Amino acid sequence: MPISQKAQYAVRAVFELAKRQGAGATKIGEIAEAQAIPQRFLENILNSLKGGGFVESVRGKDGGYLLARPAKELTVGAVLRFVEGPLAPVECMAGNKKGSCPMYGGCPFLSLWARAEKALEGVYDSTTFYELVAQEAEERRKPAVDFTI
Amino acid sequence: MPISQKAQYAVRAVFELAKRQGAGATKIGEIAEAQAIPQRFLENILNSLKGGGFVESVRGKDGGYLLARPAKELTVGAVLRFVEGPLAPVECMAGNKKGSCPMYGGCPFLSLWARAEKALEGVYDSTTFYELVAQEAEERRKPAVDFTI
DNA sequence: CACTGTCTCTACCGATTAAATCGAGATTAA
DNA sequence: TTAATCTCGATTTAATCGGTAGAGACAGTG
Repeated sequence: MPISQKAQYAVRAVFELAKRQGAGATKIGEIAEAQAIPQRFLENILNSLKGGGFVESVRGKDGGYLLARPAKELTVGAVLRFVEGPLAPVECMAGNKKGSCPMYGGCPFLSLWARAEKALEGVYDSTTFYELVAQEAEERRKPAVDFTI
Repeated sequence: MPISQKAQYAVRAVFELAKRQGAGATKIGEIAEAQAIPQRFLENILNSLKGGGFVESVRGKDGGYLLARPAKELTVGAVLRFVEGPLAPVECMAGNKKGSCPMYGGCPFLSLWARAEKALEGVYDSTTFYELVAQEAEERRKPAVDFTI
């Protein structure tokens, strides 16, 4: 049920680029190190993100990656959807394979899944990378909050 | 990212038992047929649910399964958690493997994941099987709503 | 008791997916 | 030309998912 490692790497990479926006291209290696992502794997991910219009690349020496859009216009939801597909909590809600469910037509859970999806979307689509960067800068000023129970 | 098939089978099975609560034990075969679940697989699931205290079993002839508690006290969230583990959107939030994350201590996404988890919990923990059964009965009276886009 | 229908338990299997790696190539700056 | 960098597809490896199998335990019936 959780978000895949790959998707987390993707958002972390975009986050890192957001932090460095305006400072020229960032090499894959730097992103990999800063965010603790296997470099070879990150190559694939960034390349795919480029196809999605999230990042741009510069080749050759002094090359690297840049955010393709202002961080204020980039939501976590958009990135997650791009790498993971719909934010649907169950397969049968995922558009492409509707009708695959034997319960289709009278599924008593449909509206529940729909509510869950809306709840998730509400969180992810309302969070921009700009906010995340700002929030991190803020938290660096103050003592970290411990979320342990 | 979606909820596993197994977990969906589990909630469907519990739902079926909720519908039949008060009518004696229901055989695995009947549940399997009513909810379109592979019977052999359902055996495992129900047995596991028994261990979790969600259902009770009666062996021998005229045996079967019963809901262990009133449907009003059984939430979808409780069942999902039992079969799938924590409702956490990412591994590193899942209690058991905290500290496995290389970002631990200063992860800029922690509060985001926490909000996502809360949102999901809000939906799943507030929905009881009693409501689902009632809702289905209601919808059977009226024409089905088509969620297709 | 023997029989039958039911749940119980543990192991197993095949396919798919996730995560990561690799290698050879293309591009650019110096 | 050389070195640094992205590009792209293929490959590997390991885990997980969905499902199956079979022997056994238990309870009621005649």
